[in-house]
Amino acid sequence: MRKVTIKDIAKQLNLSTSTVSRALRDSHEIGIETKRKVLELAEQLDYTPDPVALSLLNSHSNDIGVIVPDISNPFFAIVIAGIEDVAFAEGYHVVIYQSHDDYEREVLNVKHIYNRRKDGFLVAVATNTTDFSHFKNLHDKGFPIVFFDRIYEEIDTHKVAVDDYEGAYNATKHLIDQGCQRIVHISGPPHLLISKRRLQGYKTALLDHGLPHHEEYVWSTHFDSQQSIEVARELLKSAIKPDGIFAASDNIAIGCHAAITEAGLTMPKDIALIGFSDLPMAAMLNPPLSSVAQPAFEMGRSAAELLIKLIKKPNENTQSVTKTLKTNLVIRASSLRKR
Amino acid sequence: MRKVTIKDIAKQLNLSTSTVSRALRDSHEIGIETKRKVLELAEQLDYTPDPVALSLLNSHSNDIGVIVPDISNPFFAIVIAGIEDVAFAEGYHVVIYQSHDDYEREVLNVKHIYNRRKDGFLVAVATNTTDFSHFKNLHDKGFPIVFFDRIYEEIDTHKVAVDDYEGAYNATKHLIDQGCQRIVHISGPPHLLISKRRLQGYKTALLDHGLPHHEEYVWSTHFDSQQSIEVARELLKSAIKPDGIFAASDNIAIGCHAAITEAGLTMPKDIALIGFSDLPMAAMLNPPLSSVAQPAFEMGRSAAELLIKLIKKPNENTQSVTKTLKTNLVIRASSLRKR
DNA sequence: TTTATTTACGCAAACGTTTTCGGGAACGGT
DNA sequence: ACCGTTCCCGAAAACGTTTGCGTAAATAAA
Repeated sequence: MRKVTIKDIAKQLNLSTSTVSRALRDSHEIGIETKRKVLELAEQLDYTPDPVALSLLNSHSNDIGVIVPDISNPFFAIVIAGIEDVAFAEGYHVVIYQSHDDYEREVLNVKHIYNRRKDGFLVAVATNTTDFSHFKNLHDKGFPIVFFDRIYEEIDTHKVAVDDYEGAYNATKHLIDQGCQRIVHISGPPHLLISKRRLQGYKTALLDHGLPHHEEYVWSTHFDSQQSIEVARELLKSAIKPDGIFAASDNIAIGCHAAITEAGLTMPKDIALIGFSDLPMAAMLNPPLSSVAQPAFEMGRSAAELLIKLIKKPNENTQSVTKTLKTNLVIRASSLRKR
Repeated sequence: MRKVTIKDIAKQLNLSTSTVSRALRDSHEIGIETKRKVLELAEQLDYTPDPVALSLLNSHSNDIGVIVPDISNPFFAIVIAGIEDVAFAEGYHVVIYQSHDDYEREVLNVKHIYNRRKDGFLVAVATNTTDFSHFKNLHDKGFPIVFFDRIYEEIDTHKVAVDDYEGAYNATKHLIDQGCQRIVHISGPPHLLISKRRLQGYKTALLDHGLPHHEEYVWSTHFDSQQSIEVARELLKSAIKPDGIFAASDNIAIGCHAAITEAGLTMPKDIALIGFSDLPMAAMLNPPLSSVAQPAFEMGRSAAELLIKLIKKPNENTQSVTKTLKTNLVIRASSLRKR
């Protein structure tokens, strides 16, 4: 049972494929009666144009790609939901790629996207990517790319991120307001731009409020709770004895949360804890986790809108825009000492 | 800067495209010297065959699809990781589709998969799908399909699931062993096969151990923590006063966990709680959550292996197999009263 | 009636490959 | 010198679609 093609319709109606094609696209140079017959038969045979043939012909696919490190990270899952929201409405299908934070996989993903004639892609770059030529080459050819969250600044295209600096500043200030004196920051991978900016917000907040900044107060781990619980255990065993922790992500915060509980300490009395992103999970913890909320869904929407604009009119508005979204401090029991 | 094609190579070498094509595939009917020149130039020009053209020609794409309700559910994210693991090794690329538990979206996804000439797909069906003809039609055409987790029994193809009945039985028995008398089951959407089987395991365990089964002890909700926290609040306000809860998923259990804490009750003393799946999150809660572990990664691997077998040799082994994976009871503080 | 214009359709090329068929040249055997 | 192989390679069709161009018939303008 093969798929029905335009040829089948042509044959049955004693027409040429060109006529059928034109009739289906409602061309003015086709007789009204012929059109009717074609449309009718197409309907009856449940004809749908072959997207692969169209791809070959037009060099596009109506697919857009999105590369994220890991879909199991709820933050990215929500961003993708936002992307799908606008892409779907615009008639695009979004194809999800995981880099698993691995450079090689990311390169493979980019090649797949290009070879399969996707119309463009959105990407949050992998942790260990240091060579960006796979992006640069495509961008130089005019291929539409939008960076989000984990952005790379050196390529002149649209970017969407949150104000990491401000979010981190506010989180740290909040901890200071709660009377914390020894505030530790557990950062993500150090070379990531978002890590740097959050670290900077943390440092500046300390200095602005007359607290000293010790290098030993800055720890670092990956963005997942499995690994961060180990780091948190180390931290609690160390001589630092923090009374406040600002974690660079909710997953890291969740690891801290577990380690603190495990150590028999209580939040917020012994340690005030705050995370970053405000994942749905945060409110479910015991005690509920404070966090810097990121508009993840909105980030996805914005990024997709920019990409689609880039695809549809590549020539106008050649100015690339960098959209910075605002964060929102959500205070819950894990950090709230005073009222 | 167009992509380099076989024609470009042919032109530069004064050869026909057929010769170049054959040279690249190392055909024996091409002169050794010609081969060398072609390979060399192809290397130099960084030639890669166009997958779209190949798709059109061969009616396949080396892509396999996977349809899940929601990638933000860590269970599915892990299954997908398992799928990618074997698919990648076999040279397939996996394209992820989300149905968002919506029938219409699922139908659209299936169409996309078929139209784009994917080689086959794996699917965990959407909650509100009651009409399965979009699967049936394709299966009748010989299109490779494998069901996993949320399977549909009426179609004669490979299926991979866990022993839900046994897992539920063991969880319930464990609660009974801990001295629980009023054990409530919070089920997923009732018409889902996995919901039915888990419910059945729960019931049978009660009866086998001389506990009465009350219909009012069975509650139901969606498979996400947002909605289940509401249900759990209702439950705790009701007259039932459960001393044990078996939740049909970890997400549901997490909702219960939050609601129980919120109500000022403690686990496992007031209520012993156990979930299903043993998501990474379970161990991070306070107190840590007991759960029936599912081999999610292995489920993905098995399903992918079966699908690829189906794709590569559609004719041999026409017997469809149903693979049932074993669960594993993981007991943590949320349910452990005795030692 | 002749000429110009419109109407309605078909032919063929193009997108990038693979593959069937065929054929010229060189070579071996008689 | 002739025939049968073997070795290399090219022409063309096929996958499904769109579109520029050509053209016959019908209609309008002269």
